[in-house]
Amino acid sequence: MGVADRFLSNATNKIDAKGRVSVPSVFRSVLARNGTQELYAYQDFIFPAISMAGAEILERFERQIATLDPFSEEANRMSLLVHGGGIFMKLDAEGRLQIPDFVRDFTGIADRVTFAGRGDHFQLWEPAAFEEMQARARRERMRPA
Amino acid sequence: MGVADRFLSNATNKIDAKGRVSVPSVFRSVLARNGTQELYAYQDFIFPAISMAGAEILERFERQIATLDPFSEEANRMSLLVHGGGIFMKLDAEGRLQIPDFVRDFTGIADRVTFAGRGDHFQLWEPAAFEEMQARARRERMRPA
DNA sequence: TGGGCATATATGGGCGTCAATGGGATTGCC
DNA sequence: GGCAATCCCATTGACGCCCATATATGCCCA
Repeated sequence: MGVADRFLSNATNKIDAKGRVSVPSVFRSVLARNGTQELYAYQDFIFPAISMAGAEILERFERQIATLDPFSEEANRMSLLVHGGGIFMKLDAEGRLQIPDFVRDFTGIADRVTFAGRGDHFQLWEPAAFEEMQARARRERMRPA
Repeated sequence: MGVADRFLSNATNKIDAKGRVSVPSVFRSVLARNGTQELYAYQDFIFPAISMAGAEILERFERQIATLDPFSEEANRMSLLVHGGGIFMKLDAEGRLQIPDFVRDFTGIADRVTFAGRGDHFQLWEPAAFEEMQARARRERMRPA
């Protein structure tokens, strides 16, 4: 993976009257370079954010689930999140995406979206929540484990 | 690493009307010698300064993250800082870089930037903050821990 | 050693291109 | 038929790319 092939930095864009937001062009470039057509979106396991990536990440999750006892609670929980909580999305010709209600509900996003790079994927945050979480991460970073 | 291959000394340059600053040529020489094309910038973990270096440092961070459980809070916090809070920047033909808003917010930089060498990387400071921090470092240098 | 010239550095600004956004028109679906 | 999603086009502001200029720096030679 080249250096420019990861999702890096963050940017905040406006949701228009029709419920669309532009995905930052830096991120769109990465998607194009990876040949990603369809985006898989799911509720993040840790943060109040929506994570997005190409479909390969879904396959990764499925492999992980496959390593578990299929009748275990763990496997069921995981599948519920990954399959039940995930959705495919695609960009329009201008590189925008529609923000569905479940995204607003889960993240608190209202009229602006912060796109945050996470290396192999990126996330959609409510701007203030992102700020706050980042500040907290900085504070807690060096705590003893 | 030869002696001339590290970032040494400091210099203060002006931000122009378009929000650009020249990177001191001593630093640009080091970058050229190391073959660094793309710069990775992140909010320093200790000081109110932006640290910049080649992409190796990002890879170092990522290796560190990779040692953690990918679903742990620790790993996610770290990635939020390293990926979400970092950015690739590149110099224009004249060796200048654009100062984005997050740099101003984090450092207090307004119209002038102090570039401070730190050996394997360099930093962007608000001039007065740098002075003060350096004075303090000098005072406290030999204090018992 | 000092003056003067050559060059590089820091800075300023024009201009074209692209990204982000807004909005009309058309299509598909309930 | 009405609502919403999609397609298409327009606008504006930011950014990248280019060239210009002044000042500082080093260099050469007397």
